[in-house]
Amino acid sequence: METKAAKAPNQHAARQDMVNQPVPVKRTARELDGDGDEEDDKWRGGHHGYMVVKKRKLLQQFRNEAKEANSSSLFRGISIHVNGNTSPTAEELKRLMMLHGGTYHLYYNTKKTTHIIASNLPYTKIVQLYGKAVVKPAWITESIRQGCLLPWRDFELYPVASNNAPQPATEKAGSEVIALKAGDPNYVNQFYARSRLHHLSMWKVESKQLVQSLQDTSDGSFPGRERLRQYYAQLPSRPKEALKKVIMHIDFDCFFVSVGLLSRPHLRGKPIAVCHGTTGFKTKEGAKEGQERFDSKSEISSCNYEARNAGLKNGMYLGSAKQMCPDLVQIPYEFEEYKRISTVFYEIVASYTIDIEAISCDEMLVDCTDVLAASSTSPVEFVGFLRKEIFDRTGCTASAGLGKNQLLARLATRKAKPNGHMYVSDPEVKSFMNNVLVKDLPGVGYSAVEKFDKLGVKDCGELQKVSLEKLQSVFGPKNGLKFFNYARGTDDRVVANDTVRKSVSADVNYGMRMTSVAQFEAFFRELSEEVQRRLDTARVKAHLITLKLLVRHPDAPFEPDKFMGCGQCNAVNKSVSLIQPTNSAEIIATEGIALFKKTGVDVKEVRGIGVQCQRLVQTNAKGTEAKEAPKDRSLDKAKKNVGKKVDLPDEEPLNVSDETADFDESQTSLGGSAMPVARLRPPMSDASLRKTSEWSRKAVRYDIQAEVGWTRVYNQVWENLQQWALKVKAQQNSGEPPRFLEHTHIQEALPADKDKLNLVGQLVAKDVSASLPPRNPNAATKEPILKMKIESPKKLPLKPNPKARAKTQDELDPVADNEFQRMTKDTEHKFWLNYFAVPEVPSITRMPSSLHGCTLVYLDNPIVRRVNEMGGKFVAAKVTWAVWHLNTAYEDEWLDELEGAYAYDEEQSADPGVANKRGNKRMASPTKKVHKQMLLDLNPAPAVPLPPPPKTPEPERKKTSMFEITSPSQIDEEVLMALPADLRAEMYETFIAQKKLKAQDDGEPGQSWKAISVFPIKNKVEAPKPARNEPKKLSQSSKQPLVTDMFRSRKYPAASQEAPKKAAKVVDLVELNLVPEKAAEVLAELPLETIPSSQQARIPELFGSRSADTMVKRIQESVKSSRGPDEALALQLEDFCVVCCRDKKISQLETVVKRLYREVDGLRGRRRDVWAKMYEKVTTHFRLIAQKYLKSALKIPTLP
DNA sequence: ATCCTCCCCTAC
DNA sequence: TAAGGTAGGGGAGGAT
Ligand SMILES: Nc1ccn([C@H]2C[C@H](O)[C@@H](COP(=O)(O)OP(=O)(O)OP(=O)(O)O)O2)c(=O)n1
Ligand SMILES: [Mg+2]
Repeated sequence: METKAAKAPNQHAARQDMVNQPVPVKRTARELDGDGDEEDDKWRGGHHGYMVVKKRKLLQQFRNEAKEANSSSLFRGISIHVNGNTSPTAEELKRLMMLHGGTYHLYYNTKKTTHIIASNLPYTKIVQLYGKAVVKPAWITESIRQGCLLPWRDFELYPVASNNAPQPATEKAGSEVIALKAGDPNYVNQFYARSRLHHLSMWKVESKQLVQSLQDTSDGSFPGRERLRQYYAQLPSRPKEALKKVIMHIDFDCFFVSVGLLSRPHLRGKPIAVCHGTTGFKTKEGAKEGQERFDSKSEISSCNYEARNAGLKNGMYLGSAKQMCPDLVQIPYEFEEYKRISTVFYEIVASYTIDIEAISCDEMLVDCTDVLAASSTSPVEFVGFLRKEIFDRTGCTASAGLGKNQLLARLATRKAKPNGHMYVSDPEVKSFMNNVLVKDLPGVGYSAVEKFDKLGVKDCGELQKVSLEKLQSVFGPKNGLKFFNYARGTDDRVVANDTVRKSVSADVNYGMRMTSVAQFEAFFRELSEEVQRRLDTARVKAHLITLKLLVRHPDAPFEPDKFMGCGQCNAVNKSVSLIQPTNSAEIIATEGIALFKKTGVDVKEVRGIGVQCQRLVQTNAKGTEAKEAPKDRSLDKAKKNVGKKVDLPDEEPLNVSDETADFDESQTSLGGSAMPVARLRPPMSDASLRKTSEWSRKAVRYDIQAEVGWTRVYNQVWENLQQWALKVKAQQNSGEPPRFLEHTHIQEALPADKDKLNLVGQLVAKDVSASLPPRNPNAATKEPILKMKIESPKKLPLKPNPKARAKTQDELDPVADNEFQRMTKDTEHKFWLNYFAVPEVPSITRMPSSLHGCTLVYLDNPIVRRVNEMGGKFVAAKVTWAVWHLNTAYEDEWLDELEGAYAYDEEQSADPGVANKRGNKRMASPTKKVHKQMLLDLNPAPAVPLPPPPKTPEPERKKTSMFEITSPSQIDEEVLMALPADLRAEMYETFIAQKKLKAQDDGEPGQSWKAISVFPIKNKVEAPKPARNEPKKLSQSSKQPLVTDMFRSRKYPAASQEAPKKAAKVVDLVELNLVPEKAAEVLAELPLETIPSSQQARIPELFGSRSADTMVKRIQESVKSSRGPDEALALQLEDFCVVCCRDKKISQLETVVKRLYREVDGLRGRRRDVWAKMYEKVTTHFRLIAQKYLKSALKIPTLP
């Protein structure tokens, strides 16, 4: 019957099994042993364990009740589960089942429940229960009435053939489909239960574990070896082979199909494919006419060799497979059976040797050297014997390849298939390899094939002619070498099964259609629980949690061709580092959800969600294993440096107290006792701190306070230095020869005014707990708060004057001498290229790590020197960064430096983005060159005339939309379609251009927006879809774009003519993220505008309050309170506008303005008047700001 | 030179 | 309809 599966009368042939023998179709050995669920549930953990117990209890209860009833055996062997309201009621049906020998399941059990009784099902359930026996209650009542078991097919609720299940045609039903995917409380498990790739991955791990345990428990006896030896010993004399290394690769032929055929022997010889979608052979419309259907996007997991003859491949879509092979017979998955056969397979091989590396459920590598020696057999003899045993015991054929290494073994297997084996002996290697195609080499996939094509290399013979250098330049050092060796049949990998797990993850990239954040959260909790189970199974906890999102590619259609598939996507990943490793679903969920909110991704656009756990530590039951600490960061180095200045006693630092306690002066080195205050950093075990970043933040605060203490020490050192210098002067005056030949720097270093000697730490201490000032309190004064000049020690270090007399005992002053040496030591300019600043602005730079923890006096590094040489004014320095003013007079020189710093090999850096196998392009990663351009862009081009600002008169806008486009997906489809095509195209382009720009702009080191990459879909046989939209430039249509003018400005806004020449680059503000107080101080020093937007997000203390979200909240609060509009809010709004305009974050501004508009518009009476006035004022300012920064008019609606 | 982080690629 | 998961190798580019 299966041959005709595709034809109309038997279209659900695959369900025939079910007709005669409802679920469960097959009893596996495990099931027969007992409760088939048990193992799963043990594995799944507590909650499920509970469910099992509960299910069993209910069953027991049911049986007890049944005993009492007056029973018939009408429903023997039938187990029902009632879904939803029925008539008669579930209770009544239960009673009827009891009476007539059936079983009633309160919970649906996939394996044991044979029929589901329902009168009505939501669409979601229909999809879930697709292919299951869903029957109307009348089946029960009628059967009882007629006294015999009627065929349940006659009572099927939604017979597949007639296709009369409710279709989600209406919008309402459509929303139910969406709810299914995200909202179904069991979606994760539902999905995994059906996912072949999930099973494959799990089985791989389990196979590895099986091998591991076989290795661990092996007593060195191998029953198979003896049989093998005896079998061949009785044969007539055979040529003896020299002992040498032999590796075998063995792999079942079309595994899933072979297993599937065990119970379908009549199908042998026909083209078969294993895949989902039992009714995928007909279109809905075509069902009646019995037309073939060729557009199924169900993936073929495995197809047999008959099917492969027609050109089919594993992984192909069913639809296209049917086109190539119309006779294809489709059989369903039988996951448990695959697993069972796999285990037998491993056990068989393990009876010969345990030198096994598990590759997958149907595939392994075996080092045969020992078996062959022990059994005195040749490779071919062994493999023949083994393959026969495998076939005898599993009923499936496996093919094998043997050779002196893994590569040859693998390649030989491919040649040997199906149902064969092949041994590549050493002399044959050369000729064997010459004919191997490069695409057949392991590790060569879509991308490598592209590269080989470019090289014009097809087979290994040609590959051998390519030089190692060339290969390495194309594939990288390791892969280049690998392919170089592979071409010659060389491979030095050894068979090894044991590896340490480095990550644990769970992804679902199918069926994700969510409409609310709540749905996301619900789903993510489920996923987190799954991950917890996996972590627990692996006995690990993780320090690093990563949220992996697939977001619909802006160019991709909302719904891809593949039903509920993810389509083309961008990958967005974000991670948190946790101080304590965790396995808690709760924590993972909380952090993951927080990460999701941080990404700002629209839930509706999410097509895939994953959680990955890394930096694992073992949680051995036995183990009080030393746990791996989170990564040491610069702070710890800073602390080390601090410790170096003055020897810290070994005891704990003094004055360990709470965070806010003031620094105790009496404890400082020179004020009171010998040592400065230092507080313990918060212990990593502090339960109130979860994220590493939180800990760092706190630790830095402590460090700063410690540094305040150190300041005193340094001051004293400085005093000493002065004294020492004075002595030198006195000495000079006395006519004695100077101690050093060069000493002018000492004289200049003597500050006329000791007050100038100040340290950031002192300032910071004042404000440690003060909140951020909303505006710069020092904005009026141009003077830096701190000034210090340190003369460059020139190029040459000081040389001791040989003529100088030795120091007297009195003059010996080790501390001062040390510091003097330190200050005058010549240092190479080796950090220079990495750290730079742009003229005329206070600039912040990160100090080399060697200087972390050092305070001002010690900043004798090339950067500081350079700054001073250039006439810059040193402003301040703190743990890891420094601030200074630079002089524009040196602009050219600075630019040269920049050029030099970024001299870059054009050839190499050209990264136009790489097309992946789906025809998508990934963005070129921002290179140094791009970075440099960004920097140069910051420098205002001298007299390049700006384009005249566009005319301001607003065209009449329709409807309530104030800012027309934020995303094409947000536009009402109808409205969109009503627009002229070219206008639509233009809008789309603009939007995409903006997106891309934003994606580049937002590059945060360490954060995932940096790379917008296209989700790699595995190599499809199908040709990649034609590129949907070429990245062609905007249509030059003279038509007025619908998009607002704000979107026109793509460039960094040039400063207006009258503004002073100003530009800034914050090279690395990462430390600011850790030091809110510092941020405040820097804010006071730096005009807000000088901090690039790309950095702002990293300083939430500074800019967080200016995020659109916060602004919206403030607006709401303010409007809600009975007070009138306050000045502070207006100022904040203006600041916000400045930042938004400057950073092209117009959509943020849009959000805020929209909210303000709506809030104000919602008011009535006097309050409305007051607020309307404020609205008008603020928006007027907005327009002015936009005019200044964007050179373009901002269209903001006025209140009616 | 060697590390680290964030990806891409590959295999089943 | 359809169930496009998962772990590890390694490259690019930056920091040390
Ligand atoms: N894209 C793929 C590739 C494989 N598999 C599953 C089904 C296969 O039966 C099993 C083993 O994979 P193989 O690569 O070994 O392929 P087969 O065993 O099917 O064929 P053969 O080994 O004969 O080439 O993994 C899958 O689901 N999807
Ligand atoms: Mg196979």
